[in-house]
Amino acid sequence: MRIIVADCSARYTGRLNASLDRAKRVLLIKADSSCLIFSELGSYKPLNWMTAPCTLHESVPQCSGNERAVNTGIVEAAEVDAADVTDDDALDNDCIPEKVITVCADKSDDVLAIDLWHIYSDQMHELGIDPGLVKDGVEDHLQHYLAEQIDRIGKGARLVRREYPTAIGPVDIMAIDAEGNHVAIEIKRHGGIDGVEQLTRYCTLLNRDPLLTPVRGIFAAQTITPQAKVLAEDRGFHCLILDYESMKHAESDTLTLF
Amino acid sequence: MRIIVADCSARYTGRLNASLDRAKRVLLIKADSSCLIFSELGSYKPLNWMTAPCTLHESVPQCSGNERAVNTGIVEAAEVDAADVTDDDALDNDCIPEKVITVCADKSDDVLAIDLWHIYSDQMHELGIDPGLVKDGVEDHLQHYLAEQIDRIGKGARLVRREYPTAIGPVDIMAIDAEGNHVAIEIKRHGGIDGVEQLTRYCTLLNRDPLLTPVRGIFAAQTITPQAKVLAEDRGFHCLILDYESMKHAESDTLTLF
DNA sequence: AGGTGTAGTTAGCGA
DNA sequence: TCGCTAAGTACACCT
Repeated sequence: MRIIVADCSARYTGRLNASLDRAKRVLLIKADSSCLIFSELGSYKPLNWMTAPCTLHESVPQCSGNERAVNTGIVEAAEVDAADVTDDDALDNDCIPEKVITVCADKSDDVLAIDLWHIYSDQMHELGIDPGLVKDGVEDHLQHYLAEQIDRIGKGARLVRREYPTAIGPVDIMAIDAEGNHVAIEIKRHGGIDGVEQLTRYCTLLNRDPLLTPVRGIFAAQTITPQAKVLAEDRGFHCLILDYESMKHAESDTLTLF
Repeated sequence: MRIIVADCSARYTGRLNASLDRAKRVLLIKADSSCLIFSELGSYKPLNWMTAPCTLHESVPQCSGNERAVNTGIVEAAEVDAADVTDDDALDNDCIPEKVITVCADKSDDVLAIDLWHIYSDQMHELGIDPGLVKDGVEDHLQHYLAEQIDRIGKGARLVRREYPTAIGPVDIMAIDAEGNHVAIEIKRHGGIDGVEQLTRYCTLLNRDPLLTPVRGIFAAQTITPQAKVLAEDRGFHCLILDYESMKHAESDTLTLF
């Protein structure tokens, strides 16, 4: 990982054009040449970036009639005090960048071009291989718990299967209620209109199958937006609020029974 | 912006739990205390992070019976060679972190806890205010061009207006075809099923208005997924592939006429 | 502040 | 690889 702090300007051309006026920013260049430009603003998303696979080209524009000693290499785990390089000609600093970095996407004609006007720091650190992120507790868990505690949709309900396959994608949970009718359940952490649309598509399709119909729909989520609730109930779906903690504890209770 | 390179481990607890085993990584801490953890892996998304508003707490765990001089402050634009700090007790390095950074979300109980086992570099750079990103040329341009070149949907078509307002949101473009019937156009850069659903909602609503009905739907995009095409045509919508370059040039031609 | 739609989305999974 | 779905999505816009 190469870390550069510099006054820079940048232009991205690709699916859109996005440009950054000159300002002091942080650049991260990863081992695969992918490149991120950060400011103090915003969340984790960089202002501009290039994703791998890409090719990086770096050059030092020459100011005619004013040869200077410029750092062309990368200093390993040590800072470059670039001030000495440019202090000799403050005016030049505004017409010729100290370095130009161009990153081109390998599989498209996207280009990120960065002018480095003044480099405050440029360091390289070998990070090595990362063991990666271990996640625990997303929508999958809601699905897992509800599948185990299927009678939360009604007494006497039985689980058919999780990720019940259909031609247009898997239904989160398919169950059969006490009356023997099929129930398709769409699970969301936060239920919005799109989730209702999804459930609608599944139910419409499933109800064309004479072996399954009638298939009821249940829209289950930790929270459901008011609009989504109205839409769901307007389409005859039951809305079920899932209490993650309660479901988690219920599972613990189940486990202690064995 | 504070930039730390360190062997670290981290745990996030919030909407999910996500943990990182010990490895050498890059940490960015912004002026608002938001915090990003990067490895060489992945795209621009950090492995772990905390978004503002949040509060950062930093501490130096004390090894009982082994007082050491530890850097508690931040060094301005200069590196800390932390090796000297821990070299005296390599064993200790594995049981007590050199520093512990805890970042708590202000508006929830989300916590990102980072143990720094070995700090390679810790520098602070004042970036100042960023002029921000200037974007140019997204879906808005497609809408702009198609509105100007509305006969791309059929000879004799007339534009009613862009962003035609309805109770459930604006229709991208409303037009009237050569036969005098209304046409609702949904524009996407990449057309998927959700876009068809959106167009369906608009057309269903618009067709309830006796002054407008019949309203045809056109699904216009640079690319359309096969499933979306099937769904759109099944619902009686015409699919229109938009050629951005062609539309752009057509506009240039139009401009030269004046 | 909350809902809705877009994103140069990114990331993961299954066909 | 394509296509779909979730994401600690982020971000802009609008009510």
